[in-house]
Order: sequence, then C-alpha cells, then structure tokens
Amino acid sequence: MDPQPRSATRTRLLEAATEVFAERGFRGATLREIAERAGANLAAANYYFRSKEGLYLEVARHQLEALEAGLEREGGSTQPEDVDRLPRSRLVDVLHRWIETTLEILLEEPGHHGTLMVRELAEPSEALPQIVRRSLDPLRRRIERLLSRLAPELSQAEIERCTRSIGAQIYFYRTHRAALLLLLGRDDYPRGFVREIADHITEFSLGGIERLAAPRRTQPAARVPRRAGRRSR
Amino acid sequence: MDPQPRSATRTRLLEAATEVFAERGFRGATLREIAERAGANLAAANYYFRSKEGLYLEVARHQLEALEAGLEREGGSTQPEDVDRLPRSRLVDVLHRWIETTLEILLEEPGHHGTLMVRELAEPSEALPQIVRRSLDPLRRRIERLLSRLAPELSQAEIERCTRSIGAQIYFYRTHRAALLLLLGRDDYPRGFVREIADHITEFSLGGIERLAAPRRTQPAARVPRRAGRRSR
DNA sequence: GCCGGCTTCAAACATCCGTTTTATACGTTC
DNA sequence: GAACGTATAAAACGGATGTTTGAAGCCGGC
Repeated sequence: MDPQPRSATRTRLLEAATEVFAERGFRGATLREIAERAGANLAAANYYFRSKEGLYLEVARHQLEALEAGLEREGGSTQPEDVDRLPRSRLVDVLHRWIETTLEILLEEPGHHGTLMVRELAEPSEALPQIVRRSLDPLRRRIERLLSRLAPELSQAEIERCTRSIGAQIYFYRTHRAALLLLLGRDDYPRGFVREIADHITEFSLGGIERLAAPRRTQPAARVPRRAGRRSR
Repeated sequence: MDPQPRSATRTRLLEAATEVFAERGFRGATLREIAERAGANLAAANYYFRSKEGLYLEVARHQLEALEAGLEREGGSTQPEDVDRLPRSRLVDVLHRWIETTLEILLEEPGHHGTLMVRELAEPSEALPQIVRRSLDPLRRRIERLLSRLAPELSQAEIERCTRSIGAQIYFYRTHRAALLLLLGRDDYPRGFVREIADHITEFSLGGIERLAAPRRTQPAARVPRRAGRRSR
C-alpha cells in the first residue's frame, strides 16, 4: 500500500507508541519508554515525527485507518447505503449485528482504539475531530438510516435521540468499564458478555423505538407528565 | 460541621485545585498554578495536604461530599427505601425526576463532579472507588429497586441490564459531550436540552422495559434471532 | 574508493515540576 | 514579654522530560 515501505524503525516506534499512549495517556507517556520498547534511540521519535505530539497524532491516524480496514473486512459493516435496499424483515438483524460488532471492537483486548477514544473524550486534543468523523459518525449515520426505515413514523429529531440512546448503551460498556468492573467485583468482563449485552441492547432499544412510534400508530397514549417549571439548560 | 474552621488558605487551595484539576487533569495540573490561583505560596499545598496526590484525593472527597449534600437538598433524591412505599402509579414520575436531576448535575457548569468522573474513568486512580461507591452506585441501587417494582416480571439479571441501559443514556451526554458538541456543531448544549433528553430517556427506557417484560405477560414474542457461532468475550 | 544521502547514536541542553529546606512572621499561652 | 507551636515566604534541590546537536555509521551510485 505504501509507496515506499517506510523505515522499520519508524514502524516499531509507531507500534510502541500506540501501546504506551494507551497505557499512560499522552502526558504520562515518555519518549524514552517508547524508544526503549521500540528498540530505538531516544532521538528517533523526533527524527521521524518531529515531536511527541506529531507522534501521537500519527498514532491516532494509524489507529483509525486500522479500524476502518478492520470494519471493511468484518462482515459487520453493512454499508449505510445498503440499508435502503434491505427487506424490512432483516433490519433488526442488521442492527443487532452492528451492535455486537461495535461492542467487540470497543471491548477487545488490548483495545487501543477504545482506550484512545475514552482518553480523547476526557481530554480532547486535535485527534478528537478525526475520531468523531471516522469512528463515531459512521456508526451514527448507519443507525439513523436504519431507524428511519424501521420506524418511519418518528421525526428526524426522535430518530437522532434514539440513535444516541443506542450508541450510549454500546459505548457505556467501554467508557464506564473501570467503574463497572469495580461494581461487579471482577477484573474483566466474563466470557459471553458481549453477546449477552448485544442481545439486551437490541431488545431494549426496539422496545424504546416501538413505544415512541406507537402513539402515532394508534391514538396518543399516556406519556410522562410534565410538572411545574424548573430552570433548564 | 468542622470542629475547627480550617485555615482560609487551605480552603482557597482546595477551591483552586478543584478548578485546575478539572481543567487540566491530575498530571496536567501544577502546584504552581494552583498556588497562584489560590493566592498562596508554592509550599502551602505540601504543607496542608502532604503531596500533590493528597491534595487531589482531598479534592475528590470534597466533591463527593458536596454532591451528596446537593442531592440531599434537591428534592430529586427520593431515598431508595421510599420506593417500596410509593404507589405504582407514581413510579414513572419518580424515575423521570431522577433522570432529569442526574442530567442536571452531570451537565451543570462548571460541572466539576462530571469532569472528575470522566477523567477517573479514562485513567482510574485511588479516587475511582469512592466515586463509584458514593455517586454511581447510589443511583444504580435506586433504579434497580424502582424497576423491580415497576416490572416484577423481569429477572434480577434483566433488571441489572435495564438499569445499566438507563444509566448509560444519562452518562452518555457527559462522557461524550465533547464528541456530541462536535457533531452538533455547537459549543454548548442548547437551552432546554436537559428536559428534552430526560423526557426521551424516560420514554425510550419504559418502552425497552415493556418489551422485555411483555413475553412473560402474554406468550413469547419474536426476539432477536441468534445466528451462527462467533467467538465471544 | 570516495562521495552523498539518510539513518542512528550518545550526549548535552533547557525547562519544568514536586518536594524540601530554612528562615521569618504571627498569635496564643503561661 | 518570653516561649512555642502554627503559618507563610523565598529559595534551592533533585529528578524527569522533550528537544537539539553534532558526530558516527551505513549504503548505494558514480
């Protein structure tokens, strides 16, 4: 793929940096440790990437490319456009597949992509826009497209909110992983966890969508009552 | 409350440290900046808190105490035990209130509590167990209790999963705030956003719960089909 | 076989940061 | 008012880190 095969040292630096940045974050990582793991000289990082920040951004870029390539290979990435040609009966199956695939990617070990994302959310850098555009947004667009076919009664705003509810349930198991494991008293998710969670999120979300779509199919049903005024954001 | 009123310098240090740690994280914060904002000497932080880490942990402790006190004042904190005495007709209202109150706390400006939580999730420290025990777990227990009354057909495992789905939707707007604002092309959530989101999360989640409880009320309905084997986590 | 580039290397540089030290001022107590 | 524990101040210490420098190594081309 690359025009010139790039230096082997450069590649090893990139790999080592991916690990160290994931383990310690941008600030916590040191060029000395990265160089040591890569078996390279301390000056090499600055030679190839100009600065620590340059190395970090290159790691992020590389991670996102690998993610996109992985999704391409994996069957899990039915293209957004394909949704429109799918029979309605298969939409739920596709949704379930996306949820499970995304969970697998986010929770996989060593899970550099998920770690990078969580760190960027906590302390955004120039890499966050890339992550949003190349990782979060594609999933969002697919789900929105699918929901607008699955529940055409919903308004655009409702579809967007439902999409966020689905994404929220998926990403939760990554962003809150440390807290969840503390609550569960475990040091890793149990075997079969991803499947269990994917099943649940799918069912739960279908229920949510049904309920939001229902009033427009029959007559308006009882919704949450609004109570006296409070200040709002 | 405090036996001795504590030093004013100590208090100003704590306030300044809360800001700086929220803005820059533990590593990014410097005692020099904290001391400067507090109008104190550089050595003061070590004098009162023994070390930078001691100061950080004290900030975390203080934040959680403020959170608990705030919840106490706010009507939003119906005690978990009270749920059992509530008429079933009011359960939904209470759930909606909890969701909205939690969103308000997490998204409020300057939102030190939410920021601290997100940073701890990205890079856990000794403060995370405290956050889990005093912030996440109380909400979890309340919702579980409520759901077990609202949908007694659900198994314990299902209730736990539904509780996580509700929590996930709430926390999403905090953990993914930076990404969401990028997607929305805004630099802050619009006015009235919390109310809109709280309404949505409540309805969406009620739908999810209904769907999961439904098969046991009538006959088993069509669920997501399981397909051929894949490796699982 | 020497020249040119690209790459590697060891060392030094400059800066920043948490912490400690030491001295001085303050306030209370006997 | 002397003594003493507490609080504040300035300065220095010791270590780590990103970056730069300048020399040495490598290697193909002429």
